[in-house]
Amino acid sequence: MPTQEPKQQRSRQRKNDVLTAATRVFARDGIAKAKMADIAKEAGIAVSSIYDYFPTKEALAYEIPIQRLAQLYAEFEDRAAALPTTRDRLRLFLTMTADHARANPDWARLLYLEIWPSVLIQEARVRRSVDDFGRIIVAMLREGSHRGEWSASLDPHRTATILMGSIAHMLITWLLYRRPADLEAATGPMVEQLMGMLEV
Amino acid sequence: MPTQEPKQQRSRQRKNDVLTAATRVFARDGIAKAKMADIAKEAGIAVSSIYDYFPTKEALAYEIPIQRLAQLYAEFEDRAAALPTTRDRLRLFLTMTADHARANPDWARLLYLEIWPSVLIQEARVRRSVDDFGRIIVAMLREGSHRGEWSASLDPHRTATILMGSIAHMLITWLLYRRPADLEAATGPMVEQLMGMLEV
DNA sequence: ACCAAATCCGAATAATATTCGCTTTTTATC
DNA sequence: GATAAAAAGCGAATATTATTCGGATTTGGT
Repeated sequence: MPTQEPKQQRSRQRKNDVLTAATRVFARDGIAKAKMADIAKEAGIAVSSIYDYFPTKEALAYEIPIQRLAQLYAEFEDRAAALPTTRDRLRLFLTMTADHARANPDWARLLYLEIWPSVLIQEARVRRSVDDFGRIIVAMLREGSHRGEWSASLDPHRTATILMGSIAHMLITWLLYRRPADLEAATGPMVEQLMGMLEV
Repeated sequence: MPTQEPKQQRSRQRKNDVLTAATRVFARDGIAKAKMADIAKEAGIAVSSIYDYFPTKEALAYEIPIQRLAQLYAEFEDRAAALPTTRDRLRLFLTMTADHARANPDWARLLYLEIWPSVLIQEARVRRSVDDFGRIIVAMLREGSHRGEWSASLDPHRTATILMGSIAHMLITWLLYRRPADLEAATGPMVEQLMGMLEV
């Protein structure tokens, strides 16, 4: 039985243990192939105990990106507040997205290779997390047009598709093939080339 | 037991029936959730007969994009031969990719939402099919630089990432949300905006 | 028409997610 | 600090499905 609010201290800890173990196992084997038994072993608890926290294997998998994406968005809001132009904020968002994936490759594998593409998922919360990504970019594109930082004739949805798709594809390629070998070094030029598209 | 070459006439037909049924079921339920029983029923044969043609459920799933991608590439080569500039050929490739997905949404769901992102897959043939997509674009970008159709300083891999990622993301959004509502109408402007990036 | 190979199928088998019922631990209350 | 209710934990069923097996049926070549 999944609980809404953890009642015991122990619970919060265990739930986290399970999420950590699950991230590793899912990233290694993929959601479909991953075995609950492996996750339980890695978390050091009984298989059936996992079901005290998550109703199904999928729900467990989907919980993972939700938390970190929220954390990424929050951190972005924090750092963006100090930046003067929309252009700077947009640049920051794209860069942070790439850095976040590089720093958490297991999590990124799960998100970009398994969950993001198939948001078929009914799970409204995952869907929301992912959609927020687009909303944040579209909002910045509109703001920049409005402030005259780039042409007002730029279609924000189309442009957002290009920005998100390009970054996501770069990350997918890196996750699958580790190319470019130095993702950190490659992110800057990629972002610059994309920002170049916004010139008036 | 999967056969290399179909020995009986009936076999080819049945194999096709299975692939057609599987495409529908996989697109509807996703590979992981799809049941072999559903595919068998839809194809009008016994479950165990599927295994006479495909060794596993995954192998069956992966066979689907391989065939049509090959067909797409072949058709592109045909039509590209008549075009004078690399720019035209590149434009054609991107447009054909989008049109092909629009015309075969079940197939596209399978490819873009399930298979493409997780080419983790050992299946060398699927991987090759998908990688070819990138190779074709990179080759054209190089050719265009060489012919002076756009700046030689453009990094072909980075630019290919942008082109592929943008188109793929547009298709994913369409497959998931049917937005843009009129994909055919949206493809032209998207391709033009991307081609605009290639200006010297 | 007949034989060997290919195809086909129903009935096991096996792997795993999920559920169940009971035990142990925690927390709140006195 | 003793105790009872609630929460958390677990091993052993259960259920669902992919996959395998053995033998019956059909096909294609002669």
